[in-house]
Amino acid sequence: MSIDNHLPPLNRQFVAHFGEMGSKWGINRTVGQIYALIFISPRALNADEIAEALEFSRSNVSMGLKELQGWRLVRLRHQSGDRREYFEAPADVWEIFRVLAEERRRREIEPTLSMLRMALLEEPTNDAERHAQARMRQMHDLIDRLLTWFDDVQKLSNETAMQLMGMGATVTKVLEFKDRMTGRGPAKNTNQEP
Amino acid sequence: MSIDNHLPPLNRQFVAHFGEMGSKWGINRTVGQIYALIFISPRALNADEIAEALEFSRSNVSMGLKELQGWRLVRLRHQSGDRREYFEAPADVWEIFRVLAEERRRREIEPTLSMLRMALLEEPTNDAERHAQARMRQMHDLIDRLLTWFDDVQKLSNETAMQLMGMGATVTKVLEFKDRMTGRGPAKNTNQEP
DNA sequence: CTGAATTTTCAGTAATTCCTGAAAACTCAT
DNA sequence: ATGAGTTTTCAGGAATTACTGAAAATTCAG
Repeated sequence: MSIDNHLPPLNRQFVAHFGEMGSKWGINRTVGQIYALIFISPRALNADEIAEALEFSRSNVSMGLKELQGWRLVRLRHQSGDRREYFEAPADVWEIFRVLAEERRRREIEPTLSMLRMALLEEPTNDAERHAQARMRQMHDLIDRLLTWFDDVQKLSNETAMQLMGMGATVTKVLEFKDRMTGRGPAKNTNQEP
Repeated sequence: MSIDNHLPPLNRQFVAHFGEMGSKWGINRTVGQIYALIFISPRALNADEIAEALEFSRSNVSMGLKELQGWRLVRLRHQSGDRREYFEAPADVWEIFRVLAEERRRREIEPTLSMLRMALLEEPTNDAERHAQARMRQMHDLIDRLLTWFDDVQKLSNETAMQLMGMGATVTKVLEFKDRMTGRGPAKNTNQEP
């Protein structure tokens, strides 16, 4: 049971931690461990290696890898001369973060934003609905602003990293970004309850 | 079963959505619904009102409120002349976001950061450990930088919101922040694998 | 103090989620 | 085409998490 003894202590500890945190992250224990194992591995791993290292059933590993692919956290790679599928995590941790943020946004934020947009189109029929709608508008505008802001930061980060522009343009962008973040920018809807 | 019919449709829909999203957010269905109900309510609610509106058992509501208090998402308020405890959500959605971000950081990020720090102090004894440690260092530095960055944004936001300084100081801060964000700043440890 | 009002605890059950082994499906070299 | 190698599916059981009612604990007015 638990982590296999072929893994050296340091690796074992890391994998175990990801297992424990798994539930808090919204993935389950085994998926967390599979990801951790792949993340610290110096080379791509196949499902059998993972199943053996973690002592999970082969089918559990298969499902876990499916989920990690759904999250775009592991990528499939074929080794020449081997029919098995090998999995690896991107080497660049910033890319990992970016993908994770995108996926969380898509799964955990966008649905709520859609629901709020729908609800804001309704005509309230009494005070309870009127107040509820006002609160929903506040929530909607906050989320909307945070998403825009995050987009800007990402864009800014990319541009800067690419070192493609002079400082002047950057300062302008940074300040636009700051305005939007602090609520002075062209937000879509800031009506308050009447 | 499900949501009570006293709630108007708009409110009902919002509460139901939070219930469904609950699992994705790392809280459970009933806790999500309780929070949603409190969030859109024009006044503080007591546990009995919540239990009746959502048709949960009184004890379930009690546990849910306990959890929401643990997250600092609802605050307790006493109405004069009433012994019961009333709960409300802050009116300012930015404050809600701030608290949520803090709590998630404390619960979902800090433990991993500690684990990584510990692991980085160990002396690797073979190549597998050496490579694992290098990956952990990348992850540690990324998280560390993101946290610093988030702190800066928050500080910046507060300062700006308070409108306490002239533009010059802000630009300086924004640029320092940008440098840190994009990795040119005094980050704590950026060693790569030898 | 007393006891009514209120909240909390907790053991038991219900519901959900996770994991496995066996079988089916797929893939590709021959 | 065949079949060995590999991955996926899925029904059932195991484990975990959520929810309830009853009882205990707490609070406070009188």
